[in-house]
Amino acid sequence: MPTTHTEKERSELHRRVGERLSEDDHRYTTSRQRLVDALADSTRPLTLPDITKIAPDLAASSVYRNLEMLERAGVVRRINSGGNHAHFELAEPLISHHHHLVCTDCGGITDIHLKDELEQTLVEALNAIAQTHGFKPQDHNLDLHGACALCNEHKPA
Amino acid sequence: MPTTHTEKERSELHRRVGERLSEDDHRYTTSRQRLVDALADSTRPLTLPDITKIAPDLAASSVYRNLEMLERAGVVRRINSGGNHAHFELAEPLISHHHHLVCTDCGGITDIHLKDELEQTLVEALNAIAQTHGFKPQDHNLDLHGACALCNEHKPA
DNA sequence: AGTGCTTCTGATAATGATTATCATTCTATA
DNA sequence: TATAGAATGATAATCATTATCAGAAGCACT
Repeated sequence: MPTTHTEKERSELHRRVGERLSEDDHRYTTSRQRLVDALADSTRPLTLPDITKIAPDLAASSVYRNLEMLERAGVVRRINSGGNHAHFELAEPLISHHHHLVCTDCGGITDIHLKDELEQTLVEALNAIAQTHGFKPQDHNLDLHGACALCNEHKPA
Repeated sequence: MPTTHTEKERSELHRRVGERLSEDDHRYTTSRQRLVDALADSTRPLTLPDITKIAPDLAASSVYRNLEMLERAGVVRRINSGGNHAHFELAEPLISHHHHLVCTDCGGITDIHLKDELEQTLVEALNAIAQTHGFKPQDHNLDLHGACALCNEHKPA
């Protein structure tokens, strides 16, 4: 469980999510907790098939419905970086800010972190640009596209 | 025609694309030239409906097929950042490197540019990170998500 | 300007991830 | 423990994108 390590952190996570949901009159059911656990247990964003593999008894339709609800509640972030399936991860206030290595071959995603100083410079620059466009910034998204180590091996050409 | 301004630049663009396609035994047909023109005429990435509006006589199936072929040829870049439709723009060697403002409300995309110095710092940092993962970097992708000026007006809440 | 060969095109059907529907089951609270 | 609001799972519907296929160009060579 890389993103949230200790048991204390995990239950704190659930407490926060539960609180958030109850504000919208949503219940933090076992299915939803398991969904959040699956996302928290992973170092990388998961697809629907990933989730089904982890929790085969959860109905796909329910998983999609719950992911959508959790996204609206600001608990989950959806990532559409190509591939057949969308990827899902816990949203920013719940996990640390990071970026992604996206494999253009297999569609896999790996989390990466920028140095704080660079990150901050970047955010300031983006906000300045946004302002000149009358654009109200929410968050940003930085992907490095390329070939992951595994795909490099398979296709040494 | 913002991205490629003068007639000279435009014909140079077509020359380059045509050359690229002939390397793969593909013809640079009128339909394909019109596709490239549509993309070059726009300041922002276009969706299939956008293209259909510009050139209503091009069959959707052909447009998709040609966009896919042009993408494989390195002429077009596909962007999957949300919204129902994928967005398409000319690929990097043909237009200047830039990033995007993505409206989470209407799905619209606007091109933005980072200062050269910051851009370079960013690229170096990303390459360094990639190396530690055995990841072979190709290009990167930076989006600022938020609400565009138009959507801010419509929803002043 | 005709033949053969390959590539393009457009219409249409197929695919497949995601969403909507709906009847049923659960849960919190009275 | 009755009830009203939510949640679930099975299923069907949606809809952007892809695949298919028959006919139309385009090119090379004669």
